[in-house]
Amino acid sequence: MGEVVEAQRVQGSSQTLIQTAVPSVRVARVVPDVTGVDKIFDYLVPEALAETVRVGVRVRVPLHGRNVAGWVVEIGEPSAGLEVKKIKSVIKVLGLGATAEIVDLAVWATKRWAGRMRSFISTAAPETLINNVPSPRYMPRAVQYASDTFDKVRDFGGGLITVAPLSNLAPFISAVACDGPTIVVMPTQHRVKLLAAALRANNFSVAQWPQDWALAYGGVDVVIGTRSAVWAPVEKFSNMVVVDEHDDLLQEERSPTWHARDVAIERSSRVGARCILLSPIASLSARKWAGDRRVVDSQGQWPEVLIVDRNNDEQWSRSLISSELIAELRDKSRRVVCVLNSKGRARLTACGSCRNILRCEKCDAALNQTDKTTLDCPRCGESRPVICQVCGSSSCAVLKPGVARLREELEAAANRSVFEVTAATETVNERCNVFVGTEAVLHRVQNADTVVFLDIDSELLAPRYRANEIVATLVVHAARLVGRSTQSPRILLQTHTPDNAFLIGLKIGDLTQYFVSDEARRSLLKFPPFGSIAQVSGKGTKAFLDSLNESLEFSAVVQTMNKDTENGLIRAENWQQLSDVLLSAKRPAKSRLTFHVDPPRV
DNA sequence: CGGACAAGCTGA
DNA sequence: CAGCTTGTCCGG
Repeated sequence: MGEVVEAQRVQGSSQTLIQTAVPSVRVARVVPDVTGVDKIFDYLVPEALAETVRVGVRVRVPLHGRNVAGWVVEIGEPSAGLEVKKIKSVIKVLGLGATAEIVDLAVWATKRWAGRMRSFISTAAPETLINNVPSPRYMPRAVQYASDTFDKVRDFGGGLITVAPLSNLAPFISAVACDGPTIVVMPTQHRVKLLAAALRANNFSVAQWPQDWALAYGGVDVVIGTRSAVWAPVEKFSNMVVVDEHDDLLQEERSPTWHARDVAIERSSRVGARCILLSPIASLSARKWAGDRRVVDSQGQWPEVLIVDRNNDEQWSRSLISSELIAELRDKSRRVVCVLNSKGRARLTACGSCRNILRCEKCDAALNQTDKTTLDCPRCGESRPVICQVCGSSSCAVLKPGVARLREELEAAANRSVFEVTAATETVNERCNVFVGTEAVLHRVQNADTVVFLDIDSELLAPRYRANEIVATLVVHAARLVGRSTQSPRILLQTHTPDNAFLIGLKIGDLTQYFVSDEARRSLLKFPPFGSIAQVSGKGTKAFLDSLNESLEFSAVVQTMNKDTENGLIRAENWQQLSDVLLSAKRPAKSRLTFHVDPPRV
């Protein structure tokens, strides 16, 4: 083989017309499925595999003395500067992976989120080896489902639909699926199951992603799954629907921090499909993308939202238990869920006699109180009994209560038993009618009449540029939880800032005013989508940011901020500029940098 | 990632 | 300078 290739090269270099007639060497470019190797390698395609080695398939290739699996991302001529006789051959084709369309999309995503090719392709590829897929299962339908809302958004060629938290999705998705193959992306597996069942009952062929990978690849009416379903390699689709677009579960929190909404928008526009975003409180990114292509769905409604002004109630102003909350608790016919995002008994405790904050003796972090007698350090894990490190007193004052402490207070105020729920709780006692817990309580309790956010400020005023979107996610969850209540469903938001435009918007059921102010604020601060941010972490961060600052080329387009030696921020006008910098700037020796581009929390 | 290889360190 | 450790780079 080597000799033949050599002969071709000699001919090729002689300047004759034969040059164009010489058959070129075909190679498969392969991304190895190996951690830490972020490169693309060339391999010869043996004659016997010429038919089966296609873009997207999983192959076995030799790499550095061992055989590894990888994905073909391109078929082409050998890369420049590579000696043909040194190129090794593909060993075998292992199975299906992505499609050419997905590989292209992955190339875009590696730039958009400064990520690795491998992580995107493995999201699209099956977990087990799959060689055969069933034939397409597009179903003929007796009933044609219709929806005015879909008709409108179809006229727009896709767009944003404002829906009530409780509206039934099945009729709408059925109408969409009548128009052509559809991919549906939702935040949680639970809702995926429910919707999949409803669609099957309407006689659609449905593939649940990623369990039904082969079925999806073969072709069905609806592919439905959580965020990774936007990567489903399907031959054709006419509609891509993102449900609950505001939900932060649609974004991967590890690097690369890709967002299903952005992938859906890009992918749909590449193949000429419609992208349809659904949300009761759409994110700014979605609103900006949609522009005037917006439809308000009229079915379903919001529960009553009440703002409880913690400043008014003097007697209780320091407590989280307001008189409005007590009224809810005392009405024994109501099932009440209380949400507070801090675990344990107390997050911040001071000495009862000398008023010093109780701190860790080793690392000086403020200690959490887990039960009546123990203090734990959230930083180094050290624990000690409740004793002040300054004066030795064992009395303490809770400055910021946690869920465990609150449970006791609520029980006293309600005069009925209160069940505590955190992410670690195994079984929820459904016989109880009052619950208190962290965010997890919204997912774990079946239904309720009232949901109370004891301290919505801790979320709303958190130092995150998307704090409002995270609050939106919580409030929509709460609305669903109280949705089936027959006795006036209600959400209580306890706050010190009752004038907050977002809270008022929720109360009056019209967020227009908030949307205007939010857009103005973010565009002023150049937060996404009006700019792009990367969080940089890992060894060499400081040196990397310093070198960007000093470089003539990059300091003009980015602004860098250093929090400490291993953490920093980079801002740019848009993601294209940011990714240019992240991918092309020289990295310091020995550095191990991680980028979180436009992350959910900064 | 994991092996190869180069540069640095030690002890006789 | 052999023999060992440590660090960096490369893989098609």
